Parts: sequence; C-alpha cells; structure tokens
Amino acid sequence: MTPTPTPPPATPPAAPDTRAPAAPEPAAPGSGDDWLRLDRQICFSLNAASRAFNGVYRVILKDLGLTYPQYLVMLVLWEHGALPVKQLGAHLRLDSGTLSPLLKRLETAGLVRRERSARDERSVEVRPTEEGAALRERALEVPRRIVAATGFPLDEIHALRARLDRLTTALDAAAAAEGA
Amino acid sequence: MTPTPTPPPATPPAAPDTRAPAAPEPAAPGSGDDWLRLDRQICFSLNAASRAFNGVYRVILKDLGLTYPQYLVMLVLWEHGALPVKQLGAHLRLDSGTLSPLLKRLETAGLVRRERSARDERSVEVRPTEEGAALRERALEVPRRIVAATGFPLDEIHALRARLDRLTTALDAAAAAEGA
DNA sequence: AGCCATTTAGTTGTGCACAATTGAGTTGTG
DNA sequence: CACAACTCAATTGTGCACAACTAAATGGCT
Repeated sequence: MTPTPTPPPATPPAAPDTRAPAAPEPAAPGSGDDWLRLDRQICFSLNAASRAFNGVYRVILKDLGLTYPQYLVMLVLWEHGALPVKQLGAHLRLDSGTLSPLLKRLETAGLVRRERSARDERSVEVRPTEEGAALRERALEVPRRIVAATGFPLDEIHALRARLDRLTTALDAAAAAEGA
Repeated sequence: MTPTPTPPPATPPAAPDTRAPAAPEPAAPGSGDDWLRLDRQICFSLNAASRAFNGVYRVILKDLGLTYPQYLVMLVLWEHGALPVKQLGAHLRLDSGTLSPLLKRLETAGLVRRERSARDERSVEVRPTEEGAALRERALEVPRRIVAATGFPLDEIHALRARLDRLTTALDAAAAAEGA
C-alpha cells in the first residue's frame, strides 16, 4: 500500500465508534459483545503498528536494497560477525523455513556468504561479505530516521519496548500452554 | 569465534545533540553503534510481539477454522453486517490485493457471500452467511482467552493500545512524508 | 452525446511466517 | 562397532502483505 496520502478516511484506529445498528445481532450489554469489540481494537492495534513500522522501514531501506527482515538479519551479522543459521534464528526467533530463502537472496545480492562448517557438516555459517560489511556504514543513518519517524522520546520508546517484551514472554508461554 | 563486532566505525556525521541514549549496553556514547543496537532492539520487539500475538491467535482460532486475518475480517463483518470490500479494507488498513484472495477463501469455507452491488457494479458487497453469523457465538470465548494469555490487566491493555495507535499514526505520516 | 479522470475489484509477482517433512550429519548407549 | 535418537538446514505447501497493473463501471465535463 502506498503511503496513504489521504489521512485515515472513515475509521481512525482509536475510534470507538458508536454502535452500528446494522449488526444482525442486537447486543446484550455486558455480554461477549463488548469483548469482541475490545478484541478487535487490541489485536488490530498491534497488527497495524507492526505493519506501519514495516512500511517506514520499507521506505527508508529501499536505498540500501534491503527488506525489513533482511535488515534485521544484517544487524545481527554486523553485531556478531558470523553465525550458523541456527544461532541467527535464535536471535531473531525465526526458523530455517524463513531464513533459508532469505539468506539465499542475501547471498545472491552479494551481501553474505554461506558455507558448511568444517567442524559440523550439518551447520551452515553465515558471514557478511566485504560488500555486506560496507553496507553497515550506510545503515548508520537508519535508526535515527526511524526514531524521528515515531516522534517518541527515547525514554518512552524504551518503556514501550519493555512492555512489548513482557507481552511477548507472556504470550509465548501462553501459546505453549494452549498448545499442550 | 571472536564475537567482537567489527571495529568501531567513523563517528556519525551529525550528532543530534539530544540527550545521550540511556541504552542498557555500554558502548562508545554517541556512536552509530548504539543506534544500530537500539534499533535492533526496538524494531525486533514490536515484530516479535506481533508474531507472538499471532501465534496465540493461531492456536485459539484453530478450533474455529480461522486464521488471524480472517478472524479480523469476521469481527468487522459481525459488527457491521455487510460491507463493500473497500470499506472492509478501510477498517483493517488492507487493500484488495490482500482481501480478494482472503475473502475467496472465506467464501469457499461458506462463511461469507460476495455479490456485486446493484447500485454500483464496481463494488462487491461482503456479508456473513448463516454459518458465518453462527460462528460468532463460538468466537465469544476468544477475547477473554487472549486477554488472559497476555497476563495484563485491562487498563494496561488500553494504555498499550493507545500508545500503539499513536505510534501508528505518527509512522503513517512519516512514511507518507518520506515517500514524497 | 462523447470523452476522460476516478473509483473499485481483481490479478500477478515478490517476499515473509510458519507447520510439516526430508535427509544428511552427529552423538549417546549398549 | 552398531544403531537409535537427536540436530541442523533445506524444502514444500499454505496463507498474508504489498506494489504494480488490468479491466470494468461511474460521474463530471464540455
């Protein structure tokens, strides 16, 4: 979706609009209805924020020729130098089903190199190439532009991050429990 | 072996002169290093939270035979009864490229019906079928289970939602500005 | 009326997320 | 040593997000 030049037309995300009478079921007050509406707002908010973030990164990273997940991978590689796919996935909470094709594209782009570990033929070491390492210089501009785009002061960003991490931990545990 | 990051880069061109980032990692203050690390933390946190949320919904919605985006669509339809694709997309910030195949799958599953509007042959009205409307009863359980999974009290959920909506608004505006 | 910009869904192509499976490689145990 | 259990990466298949494009319908305009 192109950055919508039109401001949120009919429905700003925070609009707890008055009940639409078009619904087939009239709501019993205090029933699950309220919960459904709340649920729509909550899960939608997180989803929308994630996609909005993605959109900003998409625009900013276009110059570097990276997608947002590719940028995340490069950030980890810049920080750690070289890692087996497994370790990379642990850092990013991604599995080989996502990483294998992504890394193949990064290799085609000449940014990383993949080679079987000599010590353990099962594992594949991923390391940035010269070009991949050089790209880091150009990436230094990115974070400040992102932070500026949020319009949030740094301490609030940190607070939000802490909340989200707490949320993630709780949700992961809950998903595991539900799955069992 | 040496997890040592690549040697310290050149100093960033323009120091934003804001207060020093109180990042948990002690690194050369003001260097781009801090920012890259911070960026990794921030964007990763939101991304991870979104995917964790998705994971919990996936588990809970499996009984209903819905995916998370399909559930979002049904929530809107349960609330509004019937909508053209365009309106649906406005509510969810999704375009036809995403909605068309998704709605086709919902139609195949017998949950919605699509028909060209008589008044405007361009638009397609989407409305829940009997079966789709009936599914709502079984969905009433979902939100409570989600909220329970977060472990967050309701007021904190609302506060988080407000922050995320503010973030989304700012990011959308910034993406539009960058794109221009 | 005829023309034309706009609106609306749909289609195509690329890339990501994730479950399930495969197959090569490694390790523990008898 | 033999062999079962495990680990790791890759592959397959489904579904979503989004950009770019197509095609049809609409409405404004002269």
